[in-house]
Amino acid sequence: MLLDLGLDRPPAEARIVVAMSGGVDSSVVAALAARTGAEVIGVTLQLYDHGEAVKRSGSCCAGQDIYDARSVCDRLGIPHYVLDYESRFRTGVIERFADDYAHGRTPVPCSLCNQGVKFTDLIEFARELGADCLATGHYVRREIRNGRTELHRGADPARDQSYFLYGTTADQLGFLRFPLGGLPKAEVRRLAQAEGLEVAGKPDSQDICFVPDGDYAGLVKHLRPETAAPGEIVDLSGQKLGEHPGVVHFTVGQRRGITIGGQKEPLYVVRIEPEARRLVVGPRRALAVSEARVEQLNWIGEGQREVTVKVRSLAQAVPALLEGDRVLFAAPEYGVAPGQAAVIYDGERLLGGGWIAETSPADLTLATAA
RNA sequence: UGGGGCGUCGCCAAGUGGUAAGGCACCGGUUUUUGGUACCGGCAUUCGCAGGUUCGAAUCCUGCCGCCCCAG
Repeated sequence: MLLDLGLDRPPAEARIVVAMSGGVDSSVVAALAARTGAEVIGVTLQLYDHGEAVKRSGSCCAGQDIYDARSVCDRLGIPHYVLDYESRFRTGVIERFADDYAHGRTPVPCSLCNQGVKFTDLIEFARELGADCLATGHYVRREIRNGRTELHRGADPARDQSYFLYGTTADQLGFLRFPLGGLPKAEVRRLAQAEGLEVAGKPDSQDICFVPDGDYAGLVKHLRPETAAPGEIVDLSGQKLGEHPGVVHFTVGQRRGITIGGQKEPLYVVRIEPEARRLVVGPRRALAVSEARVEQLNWIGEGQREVTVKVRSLAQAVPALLEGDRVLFAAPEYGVAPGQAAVIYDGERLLGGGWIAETSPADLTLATAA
């Protein structure tokens, strides 16, 4: 497979920076870029350095993964830089992750990381290196249509990562390249093998990369002890049903962990009131939301108003009407959690998105709690 | 210490002679570069305890224990 990154210069004169996590995807990007004859520079961000996290398969950007990225670069005969971004990752991603829980929100750290550390700081670094572009292993497509640069979902629906990249600005998009966006994952692994990359069989990353052993609550508790303070669980009318071990363990729409039995139907977290350390729970129908207000909207579309919106990474994009900073769902949407991203599409094309700040219940007769 | 009612998995609850439904909770798995959701699977050899009747009892009988209500 021969890569065409659509650069202004012929490959032989171009300089390409590749963001390398140490995983299969970005390694393949580096290999494909190197084949074009361009000058390729691999860059890996060191984002954190927990003793345990780095041994986990599925982590990225620390310890073993940095070593893997370096090995790939050695094999490809390209230079490899490691940037120490631990400090800015801590303030830009981890601290905000903890803050969100402290405020009863449910964060999307992957989006924060992409927007900040990767697409702001790393792009700046690549530009300083005089690069023509920054290539990454994300499964999204950059398409030129009618002279416009658009961002589309990855061709492999099971791998599409556009949800986490909604914050990409037009300026960033001009500089970014996503060579894997049109490929299925299986093909990427085949390419890795064909290139003889030792990471070809490495497991996919998953979960929150900076959380050792998946215990995100443990990390948040450490940073924001108040999130581990016990409190009341109340129903929609304010009646106490039980107690919870700390708001950090819950998110809007969550069912498990409430530990209240004897009900006719399951209880879900409807609302989190961190200042009162209170959890408001109710039946599934109380989760129905008719609209959401978003903050810090990023927009790379035109004037589209009839759109589809994803309120969580694995959700279906559902029809909605865009009105300023409000998303009006065509049909009630369930489990819309403040802190998550509302990501806006026009078919396959990503138009932008924002953080969900607040939601309006679809069934007002249920929202009676004080 | 008169009368009435009840005691089935952590919770709610079916089952009144034929060999323990279901829901909630919990646990496990699947899915997944966020948290969740959803889906699939698991979860009482035993029915407050002890006897008895019966081929056979959670279901009938006796006693005891515990809880609730009414009346004193």
